[in-house]
Amino acid sequence: MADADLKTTGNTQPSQLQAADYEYLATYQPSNYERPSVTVDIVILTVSDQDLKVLLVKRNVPPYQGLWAVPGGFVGMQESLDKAARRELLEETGVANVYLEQLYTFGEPGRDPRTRVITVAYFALVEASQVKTLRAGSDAGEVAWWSIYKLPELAFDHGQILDYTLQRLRGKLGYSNIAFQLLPEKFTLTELQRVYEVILGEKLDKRNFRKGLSIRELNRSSESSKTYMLEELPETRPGGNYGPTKLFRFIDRVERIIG
Amino acid sequence: MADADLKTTGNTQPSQLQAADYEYLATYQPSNYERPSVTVDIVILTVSDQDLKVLLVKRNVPPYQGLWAVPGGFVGMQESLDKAARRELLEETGVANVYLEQLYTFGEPGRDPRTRVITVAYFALVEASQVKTLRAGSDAGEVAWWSIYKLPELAFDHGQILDYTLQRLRGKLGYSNIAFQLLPEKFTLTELQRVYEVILGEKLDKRNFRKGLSIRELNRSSESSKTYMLEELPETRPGGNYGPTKLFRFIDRVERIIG
DNA sequence: TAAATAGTGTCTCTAAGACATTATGTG
DNA sequence: CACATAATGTCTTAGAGACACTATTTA
Repeated sequence: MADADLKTTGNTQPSQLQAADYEYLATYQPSNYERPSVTVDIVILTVSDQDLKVLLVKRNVPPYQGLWAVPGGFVGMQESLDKAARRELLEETGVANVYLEQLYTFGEPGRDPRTRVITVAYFALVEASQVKTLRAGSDAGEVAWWSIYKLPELAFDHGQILDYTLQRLRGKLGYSNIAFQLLPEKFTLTELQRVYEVILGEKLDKRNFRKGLSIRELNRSSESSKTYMLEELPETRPGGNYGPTKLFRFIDRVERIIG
Repeated sequence: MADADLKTTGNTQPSQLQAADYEYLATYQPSNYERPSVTVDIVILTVSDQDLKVLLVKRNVPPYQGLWAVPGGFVGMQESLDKAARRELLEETGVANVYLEQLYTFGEPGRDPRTRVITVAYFALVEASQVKTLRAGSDAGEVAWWSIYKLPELAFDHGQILDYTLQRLRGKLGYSNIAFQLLPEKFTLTELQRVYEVILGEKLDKRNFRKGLSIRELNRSSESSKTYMLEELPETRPGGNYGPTKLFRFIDRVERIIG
């Protein structure tokens, strides 16, 4: 299980099948009951231009032709859900090794007018500069980043999927380090604050925001027992119309390399 | 969407299909690609005997014959996921109108040795006294409540599903009123505290626990502006080996009647 | 020298956690 | 009268939020 949010402790798959199972399986034939189609849809988010953006594709085939949709595709018969999500993500954006989390499974009959389609929705957080190319799938025309606060008309129940994504993301901001998935390796505290602000949709107080961060400062006599979230770097970034700004690094980036 | 945790604000299904869509749909034939089976599994939890219990069924057919499993079943082609979950819940326990929440979707190839099965896991919180009869499905023998802390050997990846359920439940205890789903209409503060304790797996301090509750007390001069969580009732329950104890009621039980 | 942004500390209020005694009813 | 449980308040500490000025650079 590669999902970032799913940390199990004990109990995994039982060690072995039993003798009776092997006899049974040798003669098992899948029944011919009608089955739904299963897809994954990926809400790909990034922060750029001081806004929270989502990658959408414009449908060039019915249904909902001309409307925008979250990229997605069918789950292969030998492919895990996480793998399918990563494959779609790679196909659309060319990025791998980014934060990916299963969001929710949407399965109302009628959500796709063609046939029964159950979709397992994921969301991915990518750093804007990692995305090299945007490629449209076969049933899509344009691909573009849209502000999640100013969306076009969306196909299927994708509006609901985006609503829920934002809800989940806001919730996790408070008790996780998820924001770092949207930043490059080195960043300023102002950039970090911007990420929080565009996700929460509100301005934050600069001093209070910085108080909440636990920072290992440079030249601070090494009391290395404490566990810090951020590390001050010796480098600075030349300012634009003002002075140089300190750069920081997230200390524990393990969450980034998942799946 | 009937899920308790999914509150969407704006964006729903687009108002109407377009003319082109109707033309397309008139000629649409579902493809014959192989499809996975989709099931729902329901983790049914209750608190009794000062323990957190989960309803399990003993499999009397392969695979994993003789092991215990979370009840579940196939999703009907015209049935929403939530409906399928409620149907299974009703079949096993005879209860309806209880708290139900989608947990996670498990879809590793090989999690079911027969064929590809993707399962949408739900969890339900039921009050012990509501459950009248326990009925086993066709592929199950016994049905029983097990302590989630002392489980038998489990079939499929159901150990993982239970791990994740407990993780989610513990998380939600902190920021929601979910515990009330496990209690009858009227209860004592000690009973409420027991629910928290068996879910968290630790003893809590009685005075601190009660401080955290916002209670509308009897005979407290009506400052009705505030919004309370609990209401003190004029009734008391005769004590066992001790004095009578005050009864309380959860004020906003709307969450109970979902789906 | 005006405009833009970086960087920094204090005070107040609230929430969380540690902690012990008295009262009541039953056997 | 021994036992089991109900009910109740204070103190300390930590975190959240409100709030304003100085320094630096460029145009």
